Amino acid sequence: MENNLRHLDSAFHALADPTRRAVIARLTAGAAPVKTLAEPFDMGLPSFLKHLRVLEDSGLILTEKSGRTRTCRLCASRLAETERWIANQRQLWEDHADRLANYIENQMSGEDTQ
Amino acid sequence: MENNLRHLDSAFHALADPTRRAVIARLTAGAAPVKTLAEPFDMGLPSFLKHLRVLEDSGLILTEKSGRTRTCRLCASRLAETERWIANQRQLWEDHADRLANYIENQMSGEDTQ
DNA sequence: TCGACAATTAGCTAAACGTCTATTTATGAG
DNA sequence: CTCATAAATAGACGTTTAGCTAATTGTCGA
Repeated sequence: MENNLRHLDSAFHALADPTRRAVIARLTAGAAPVKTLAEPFDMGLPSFLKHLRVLEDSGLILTEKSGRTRTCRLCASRLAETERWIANQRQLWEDHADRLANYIENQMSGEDTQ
Repeated sequence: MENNLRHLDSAFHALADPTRRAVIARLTAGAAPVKTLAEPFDMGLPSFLKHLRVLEDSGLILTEKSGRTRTCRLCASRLAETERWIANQRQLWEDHADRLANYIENQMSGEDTQ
């Protein structure tokens, strides 16, 4: 198991911004250069670059510079890792809810026979 | 479909902190009062209460005050909603990757017959 | 070579965040 | 009634964030 704590901190932080989530959503349709990604947003390029940096630091995207353009692509494995943390908590919660339901059911049938 | 944007903003932001994730993890084992939840953390109660407030504002937990104790419990549906956003992006990305693979395969078999 | 263009850096500001201490409110128990 | 306890509020303080403008770097194409 990796040192997930830092990963999760930065991944969740990266996802907590609508601009950055929109970039993720755009990248599901394939890699794109910075300028194309920045186009839809009413924001200066330096500001947008900071968002990209946050995404890259979180590992949710990978970028590669070729010539004067930088191409960005999604890193599905980091996305999956983040999803898995939530899924895991939900599973734990469901297990608990199941045990609780069983316990209550047993208590009630016990009362019937008392 | 609800107004998910604000939800996602605040849910992801809430999850981007190790203390708050630890609270979520603890609550998968069942509801608990504030004092019990705060116990493991090396932090003043007012600071901890701010974390709880962030979690509650995000909808990831629900709280209810009875007498002088406030009981906190997980809200699995909001957790699920957040997970679903990530799962959805991953799905879109996989669909794209599949189409791309098919395209490449078709191109290559086309070249064979040329 | 020179100009246009993609990206980057530097540095400023306002707001939000996470922590603290001190104080206050509300309630349960003796 | 009074006191201990659970929670909450107020407010200060340093750090990080998200945006901006201005200036710079590096590369492509005519």
